[in-house]
Amino acid sequence: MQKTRKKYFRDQLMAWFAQNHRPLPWKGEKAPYLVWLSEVILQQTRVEQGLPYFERFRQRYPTVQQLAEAPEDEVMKLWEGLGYYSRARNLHAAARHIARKLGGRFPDTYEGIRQLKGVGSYTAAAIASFAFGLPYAVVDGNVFRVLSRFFGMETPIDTTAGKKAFAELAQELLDPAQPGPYNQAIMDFGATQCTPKSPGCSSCPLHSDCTAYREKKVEALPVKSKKAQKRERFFHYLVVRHQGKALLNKRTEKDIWQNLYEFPLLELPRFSRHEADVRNSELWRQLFDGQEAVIHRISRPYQQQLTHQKILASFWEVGLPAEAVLNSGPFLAIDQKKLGEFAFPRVINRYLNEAQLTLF
DNA sequence: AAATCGGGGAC
DNA sequence: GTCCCAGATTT
Repeated sequence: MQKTRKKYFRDQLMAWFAQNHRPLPWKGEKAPYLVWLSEVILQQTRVEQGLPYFERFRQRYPTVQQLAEAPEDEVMKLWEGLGYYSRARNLHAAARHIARKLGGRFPDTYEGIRQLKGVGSYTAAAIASFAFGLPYAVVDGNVFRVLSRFFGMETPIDTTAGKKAFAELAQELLDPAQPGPYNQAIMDFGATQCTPKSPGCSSCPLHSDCTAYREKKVEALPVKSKKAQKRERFFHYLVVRHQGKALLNKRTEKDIWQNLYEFPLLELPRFSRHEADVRNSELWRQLFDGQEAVIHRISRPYQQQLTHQKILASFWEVGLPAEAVLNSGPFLAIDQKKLGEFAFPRVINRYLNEAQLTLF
């Protein structure tokens, strides 16, 4: 590849950036903690979706020390609804590591930053360049798209070889004199000009030398080799309320929604609305053990799409005679009024919002 | 190398 | 419905 083409790409990109950058709260931010916070929130997350969460976290935890001191349930509650909850767990763990083991000093080298839980090559490069001005090129979804198109690279981006090739090219293109602005530029360009669907090629200042544009392959790039498979799961939640209390379970297994809360869950191989399927379960026996429990209502089915799973959930509202003694077993019996303090998956919050008027 | 981890918005 | 987003971690 000729040097001139790379120089052309870099120069045109920076010229575009001078006219088009999006003003965002973390732009030009130099405090490593806030750069880190914004980057973790934005992993696999659109700017518009992450922005309110960034403001919330920045307000609640202005410093890494304050984040480190927060209870984990509180951090999870603040993250509620954003998805990929391991990000919140890792963010919190890393904050405690910085506060306790690093004396509150944020690491200031790429390798040091990369060691933090939840920080991979992208996030380490972003923090290194934005907060410390270090010459590391970011490679995110935008960069894959922009480079694959402009340079006509058909290597699948979801392979080891593909990731390596794009990372090397990105690093060669980086302007070492201004790594931060360059990284901002290529991501802004990908997000607003060189978009996945119907990109603005006609008004693009780089189209005259863009391989994909010349060969009419823009919509076909980047190439991905794998496609996600989905499995269906059928959740039957027992909404048990008794004497002002409700039962909750904390999800601790290696599964979706780790460290979020839910009602006692009966997962079945298929979706059921038959009382017998629920009454004959081990969970039912464990909870009520021969007592006269009444199923007051079965909610409508609630569906939730995840990347690799489709969840179908129903909520079985169960009551006991006033004098009955509830055997909570491994579950938490919490005040119904405090339900709002716990972090739930979206599918449960959707149910709670609809049932709220009649139930809680 | 492949699988898995959410939720939402654009189409 | 499909795609994909300022990706990382586990197996």
